[in-house]
Amino acid sequence: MSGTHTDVPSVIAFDLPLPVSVREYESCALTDVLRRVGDKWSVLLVVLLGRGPRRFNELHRVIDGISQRMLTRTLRGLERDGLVARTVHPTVPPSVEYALTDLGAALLVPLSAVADWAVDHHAGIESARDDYDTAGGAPVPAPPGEGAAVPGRRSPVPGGGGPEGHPR
Amino acid sequence: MSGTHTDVPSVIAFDLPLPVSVREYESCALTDVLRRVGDKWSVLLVVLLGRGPRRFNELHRVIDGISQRMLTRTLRGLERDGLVARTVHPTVPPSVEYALTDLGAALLVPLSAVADWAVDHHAGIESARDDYDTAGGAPVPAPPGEGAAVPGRRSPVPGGGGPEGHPR
DNA sequence: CAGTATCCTATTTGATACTG
DNA sequence: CAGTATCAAATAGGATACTG
Repeated sequence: MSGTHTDVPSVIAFDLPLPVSVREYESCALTDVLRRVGDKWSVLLVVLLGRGPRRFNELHRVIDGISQRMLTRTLRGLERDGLVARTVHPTVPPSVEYALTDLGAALLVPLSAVADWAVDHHAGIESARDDYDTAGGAPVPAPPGEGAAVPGRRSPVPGGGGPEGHPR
Repeated sequence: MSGTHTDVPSVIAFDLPLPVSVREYESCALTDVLRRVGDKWSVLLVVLLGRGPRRFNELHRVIDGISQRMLTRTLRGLERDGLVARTVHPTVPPSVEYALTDLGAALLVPLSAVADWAVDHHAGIESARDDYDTAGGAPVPAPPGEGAAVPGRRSPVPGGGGPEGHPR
């Protein structure tokens, strides 16, 4: 474990004012982008459209798990934020094409950084999860029935240097 | 608007298999990381802890808008995923210190890429939003009462090249 | 084809009160 | 101090049926 703070060359590192008010936090650019992209389908659509324009049902077919409702809603959200362009071709029946805008295509770049990090460290995350879960994730709220219910839990801290009074 | 796909040097660009099944999508590393980080408080905590270890109430004070419940839950989630380490000092009253692990500190790097992109393009997103909203965001579902209700909407496509039958 | 409309469930977040 | 427990509200997401 490090514990010591790393120097990150970014907007993130410099002096973010403390305390952080909810107002500024919610109007923060990073927060906003992460929430845009943190929903269930947006990134997948951006990545897919990164390979070229697609029509509505083409996306619907190719994604499989998505509902029509969510496909529409997600595309609308991306369109609203200027990441995707929607073009209606006046044929009958209508044909609607979705494509990334320049803004949307640009988003693929930082997204790629996250993606690369994710594949590199996903195993670490999953094993951390397993450790946490098997070592006793739940606070053991008195399991009903038999005894001996997961004795050890989080940070036993055996070195009992008795009470010294608390700092500050 | 581009429309033509960009070449992104990443895990994202190469052949993601189509159609995408829900299973593989939900077990995807990128998806997983984005959902971890796409919630309301995780990133803020990671960034804050990037500046050094903090105690529970220290974080609570400094964040302001967060409830005790969400602070606990978010920290637990980060701890479970191995991004944050929790250390209990056996004093009385107890003192608990949270710090980024190496994994958590490493996350700051790709996060910075997103943050930088976000501040660079946030204005573009917001103006796109404004355009979309003022140009008529809602489908105008027959506004009750007076007439002349927001005439123009999305992509009028005036060049009416009549029906040509649909492709494919 | 490309949606809308409606209904319903699950998850997330917050507010409040209590505790070792 | 550092939580947990409980309740309530908001939001996200899905299933299904209908439409220009």
